[in-house]
Amino acid sequence: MTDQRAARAAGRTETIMRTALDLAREAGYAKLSIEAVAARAGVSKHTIYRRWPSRGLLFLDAVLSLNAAGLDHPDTGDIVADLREVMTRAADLLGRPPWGPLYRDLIGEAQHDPDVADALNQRFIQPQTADTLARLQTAKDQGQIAPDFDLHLAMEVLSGPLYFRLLITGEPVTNDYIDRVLRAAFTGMAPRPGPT
Amino acid sequence: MTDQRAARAAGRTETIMRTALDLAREAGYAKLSIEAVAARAGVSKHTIYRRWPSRGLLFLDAVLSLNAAGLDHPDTGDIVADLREVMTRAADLLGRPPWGPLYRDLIGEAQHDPDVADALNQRFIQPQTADTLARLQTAKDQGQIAPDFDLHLAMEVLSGPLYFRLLITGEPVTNDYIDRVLRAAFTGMAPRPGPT
DNA sequence: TCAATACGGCACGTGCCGTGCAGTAGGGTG
DNA sequence: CACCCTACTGCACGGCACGTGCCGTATTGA
Repeated sequence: MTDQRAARAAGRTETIMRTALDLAREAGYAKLSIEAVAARAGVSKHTIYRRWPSRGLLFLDAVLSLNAAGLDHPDTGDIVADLREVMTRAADLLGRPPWGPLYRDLIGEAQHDPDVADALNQRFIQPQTADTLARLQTAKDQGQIAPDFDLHLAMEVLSGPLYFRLLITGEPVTNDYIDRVLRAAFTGMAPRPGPT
Repeated sequence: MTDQRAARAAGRTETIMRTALDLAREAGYAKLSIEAVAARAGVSKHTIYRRWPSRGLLFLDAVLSLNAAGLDHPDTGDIVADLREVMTRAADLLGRPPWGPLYRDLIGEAQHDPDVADALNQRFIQPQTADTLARLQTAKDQGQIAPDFDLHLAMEVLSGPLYFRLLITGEPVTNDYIDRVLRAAFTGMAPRPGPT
């Protein structure tokens, strides 16, 4: 059996990623170096370079390994409640210490490394988007969303403000803020002349 | 006159920033080094370090110097048209080559350098936000926006999707997309049972 | 004439990069 | 059992950029 070999290799891979996360949490991604990871993990640099072509992709793997739990959308029949649930979980996980700063660093790295950007998209953003779209489609079928509304746009209108706070202004993404974004996205900002 | 000295210094500062922009456009921000800027600008490293404490803040100054033209909001009386105008100009300037990639890099750098993040906020985001808020307030006074709508949230709902595309998915921010974001922000995604 | 200021040129020690090479430990195979 | 093979450690290397220090110089203003 070559399973033994594979198991050892997987164990080392795991160790390296966890060490990278530890170091990044302690000193920040800017201070994260392959040499430091190798030293602390008790591993040769070759062993890291054999698995990852760059610091950025190692870091990507390490951060995405946190998402094992996943951020799937529930379906209680109430689209607003379900969206709030997922947005709250996402904000708690990715918007706060200890993982918030690392997720920010990861997106920052994606801005100058196309490989990281592509991998982040394919392995996290797109699956997450697909799940959101599926839940939105169900809601639209049930008449909770205007029939002519582009659901991809809906996803962007909901996510955009959260990322704006996370990446640009640094303001915290609170539960209250999520509620207000949801209300704004559903009712719009135009004056409501109708009866109601 | 010490004006002579000041003029010479200002000239060098200008030269250094333009050289940094040139290098960043050619090889990307990742390849931008103080040494390279110094060499091409025909300047000693000291001369750069005397002006900027880090590569990130030099790059910030360089990129923000492009915005001399400004992105002020017009006021034609039609808030949607005016927002579209500014959003289009912003997308053209910051969302496309040659400056789009550099603006992305700048925001990326802000994710791991708090100094850059703070300076970007204070010197670009906040003034831009204030201008947007002023224009939105006028519109609200004229009844074009619901009286109870939080204008700061409005700004985030409008900007968020554009930044989401710029930084996360990399999809282009087209004029059509801006139109659709505006429509979504104003009318909302809830079904419209009303008359109309 | 003389001090002050800003600069260029040069060099230094440090840290990390990515790679190469030799030696080794462990399972897998005849 | 002896052999091979793969993955690994350890060490070393050249290269690059960092941030700083020192020295000589040119321009400015007292």
